[in-house]
Amino acid sequence: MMDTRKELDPLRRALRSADIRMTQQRIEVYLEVVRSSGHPSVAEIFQEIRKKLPSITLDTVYRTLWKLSELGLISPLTSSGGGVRFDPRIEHHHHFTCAKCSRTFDFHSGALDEIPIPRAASDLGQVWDAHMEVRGICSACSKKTLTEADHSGKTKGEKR
Amino acid sequence: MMDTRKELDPLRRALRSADIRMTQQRIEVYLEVVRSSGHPSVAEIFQEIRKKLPSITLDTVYRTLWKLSELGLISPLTSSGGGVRFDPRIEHHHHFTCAKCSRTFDFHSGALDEIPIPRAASDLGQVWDAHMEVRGICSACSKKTLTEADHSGKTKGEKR
DNA sequence: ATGCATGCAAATGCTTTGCAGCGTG
DNA sequence: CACGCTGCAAAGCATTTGCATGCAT
Repeated sequence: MMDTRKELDPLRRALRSADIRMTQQRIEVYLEVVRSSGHPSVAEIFQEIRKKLPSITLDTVYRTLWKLSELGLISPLTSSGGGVRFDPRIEHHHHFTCAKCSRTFDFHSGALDEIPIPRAASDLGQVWDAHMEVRGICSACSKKTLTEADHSGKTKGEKR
Repeated sequence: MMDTRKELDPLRRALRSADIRMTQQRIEVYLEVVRSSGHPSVAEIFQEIRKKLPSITLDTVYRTLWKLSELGLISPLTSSGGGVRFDPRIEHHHHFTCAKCSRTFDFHSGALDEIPIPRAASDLGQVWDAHMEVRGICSACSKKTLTEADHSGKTKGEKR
């Protein structure tokens, strides 16, 4: 079963150089994450792929996701909040993570993309990529806190 | 029970401004993470605190860690690899995470520390802090791969 | 006093693992 | 044709939740 879509070239290259087989499942998992706009959870990826490949199981999805991560094709997202999420890693982008609701938003910055990798980092190993990770409180949570303060006079946390 | 150690000032300030009580448990969890050198797991934190406060339970440690995260005193680490880990967030430092063994190493860089937060990020919410996240293969894993290649002619993965 | 926070214990998910059969290279 | 990969099912942990009691304010 030979899939020749150009879209699969990065996957093909990575699998070949690691001497790993190219299966239908790996193709679909790869496409699902790479095409995704947000940061899909494992369950979301699983459900979506099932439409194309009904026989696939959750454990295969996990195995595949970690494998693709090891190969550098995708990357697990900054944690917290019920289960891993994955990032397509298609192009340079950075993250803003809310300390209250723990959602992660992407943002772009030409200035950041130009920054060279510090020597201190490359001394630790072979560098594949780098991005900035910003923490704070997202707009939605800021508003919510203010609103609650109006009602009760107190600041309350969210569900996590 | 009033603890007046200066070391606790940041905790005291944060709890007070959020109108949250200062308990023995919160003090110990805070100290344990802030004093830690590496990136302690929840289990490690728990076991350590038990020495000082034998009655504490794991669920309290979890609740406390998330609370301290919401307050910005500590932060959950970039995911992957059996359970959350926490970072003291004491001073500016950056992360190198290995895609194979998923360990995270700290590094410092004056150049990176001086970079201003991009507008694109501050537009998303209130920014507390930022750091660079580098991904790649750590030296140990690089060597391991080479060694295995010598023996078998193949590249093999690690446990995760 | 007045609730918020903790302990306790059980429930809930998320993630992994062992194995036999299937499909890729 | 051999061996890696998947599907299946069950085990293993990490993390959370409901409640009654204790403690900080």
